[in-house]
Amino acid sequence: MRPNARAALDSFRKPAFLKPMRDAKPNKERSPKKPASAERQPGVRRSDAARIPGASVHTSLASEIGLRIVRGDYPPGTILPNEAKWSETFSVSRSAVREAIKMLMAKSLLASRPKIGSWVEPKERWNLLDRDVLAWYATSPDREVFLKTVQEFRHIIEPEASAFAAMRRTEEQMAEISQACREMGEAASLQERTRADTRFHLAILRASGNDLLVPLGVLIESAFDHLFTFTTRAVDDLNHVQKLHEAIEKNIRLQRPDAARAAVRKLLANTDNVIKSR
Amino acid sequence: MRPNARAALDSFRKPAFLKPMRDAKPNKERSPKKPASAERQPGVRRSDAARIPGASVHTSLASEIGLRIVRGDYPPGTILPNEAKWSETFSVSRSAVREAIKMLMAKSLLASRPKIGSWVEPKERWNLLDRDVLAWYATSPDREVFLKTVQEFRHIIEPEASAFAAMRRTEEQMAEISQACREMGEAASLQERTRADTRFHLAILRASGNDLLVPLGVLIESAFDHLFTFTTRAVDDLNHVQKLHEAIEKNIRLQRPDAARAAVRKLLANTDNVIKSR
DNA sequence: TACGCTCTATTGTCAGACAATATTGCTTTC
DNA sequence: GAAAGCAATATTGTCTGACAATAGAGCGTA
Repeated sequence: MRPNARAALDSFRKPAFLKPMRDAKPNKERSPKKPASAERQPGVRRSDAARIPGASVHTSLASEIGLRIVRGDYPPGTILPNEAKWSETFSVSRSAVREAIKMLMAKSLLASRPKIGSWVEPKERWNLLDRDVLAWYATSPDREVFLKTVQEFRHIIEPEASAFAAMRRTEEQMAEISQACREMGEAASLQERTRADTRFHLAILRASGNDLLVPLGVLIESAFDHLFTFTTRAVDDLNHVQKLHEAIEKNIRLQRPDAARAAVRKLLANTDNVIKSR
Repeated sequence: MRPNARAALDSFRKPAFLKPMRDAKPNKERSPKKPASAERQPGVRRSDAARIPGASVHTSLASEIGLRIVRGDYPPGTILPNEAKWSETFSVSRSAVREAIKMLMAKSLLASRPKIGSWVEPKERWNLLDRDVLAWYATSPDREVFLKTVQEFRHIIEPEASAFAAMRRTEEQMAEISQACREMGEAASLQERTRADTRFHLAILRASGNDLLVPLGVLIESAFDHLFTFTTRAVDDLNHVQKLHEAIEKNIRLQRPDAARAAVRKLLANTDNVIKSR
């Protein structure tokens, strides 16, 4: 990687891509020990928000462009800057740009044709249930709406998933569910608790016996990530929530689909209240 | 593209990638008018199954590798052949291979690290709700199971989506739904009818007012694609199905969520029977 | 006006080089 | 002999520069 590529990727996070760029043309003498961050000009704001320290250039680039698209910088139908332009803007090679674009094409955010360029696909084609796209989508102007949408979706999915789990879970899957439930109760920190909570719900999806429900786990993960902000929960509330989870666990264990469904509905109603009361 | 690249892509469809390859090293004189298909050795079976005539090399490659992974040729955890190997196997450049792999990484089928290589991700991480992955998945050994899974999923999603649509549809969205319903009735061919049918269900998802439901349309499309085989339907059955659709349309129009939900359930039950009776 | 030609901008594909990385096995040391 | 550090090595990551294929745009001609 050219020494200042990552830096450029950072500094251009917010101010759009139109900014003039010093050092646009190749540095012939590949400088040995990157003084990149040292020689960054002071005026450029260095955003740490979407910084991905260990990530490769094309991955970072894909995140950057993907975020811009989802955010609405380039509305559907817009022709994006061409590959050479991106390459110049971020001081990365065209190959890196292409690999980034290929990733976005795989998520149906983009499509392209020779001589035309790359354009943003209509929103309906976006694969919103993709982990990355969802993450970009979640950074939208107001999280409130996003959270509401995800929560509504959970109401559709999770009760039925639990009912199926009650009917079809194997002993192994049951053990996973039970363990996650137990670990929720025993968790020392709230973060640890949230992780166990996530595992609990994902395990139920897996136990539902429908392969297509499993990928929806990303939604739950995303929901918990953003619900984590609503961290101000009283202890007795936590106890109550734990009881609700245990009720679900019990009804799946006893193979009572209807009761399991009802128990999940109760839990979701509780979560609704937590969100609403904010 | 090297003249015989596409041909190699084809001929290697089934026989795995271990086969010896003539013409592995670059042809210096870029031959002007590809005699590719002419000089293909007779023994190699040329599969037309997953042939994508207009597609680019990296897209075809991604389909080929993706299909193999989903099909189970490389179980999760397996380290794939390295980039150079793929490149040699299919007589394409390493860049093309990389772009293909990047696309599969974007779908969470793969991950990679330097010095290790690329490996197949655990199945739970696969984005099964992705259009391509779903298509590959649908070519699995027995379609029966796939169809059953999708149909079950529709039972979870569509009744609720319709209920929401009944509550929140705009006039424009209603018009879309009604038009699709009408065109179903007036369709001349069965294919035309199926297309209208698909549009009908997708329009309902859009009208539900929940952005996350829209991407699930790929499932419906896929279901109809594969249901299309069950094409032996009597005329009076078609009439009955049309009535069921009209009931849905009516209840959404009259903004009756519960009735809309019930109407969808009825339609799905009918579809269940069609599938079962095969 | 309609058709067809050329021009040209953009993605698609190729080739070859070097960098970064982390496993593997070797070597050293205790 | 075991543990720790070190070097060798295989693989992906990145860059560069070239040419091919494609299809829109503009022009000229019938």
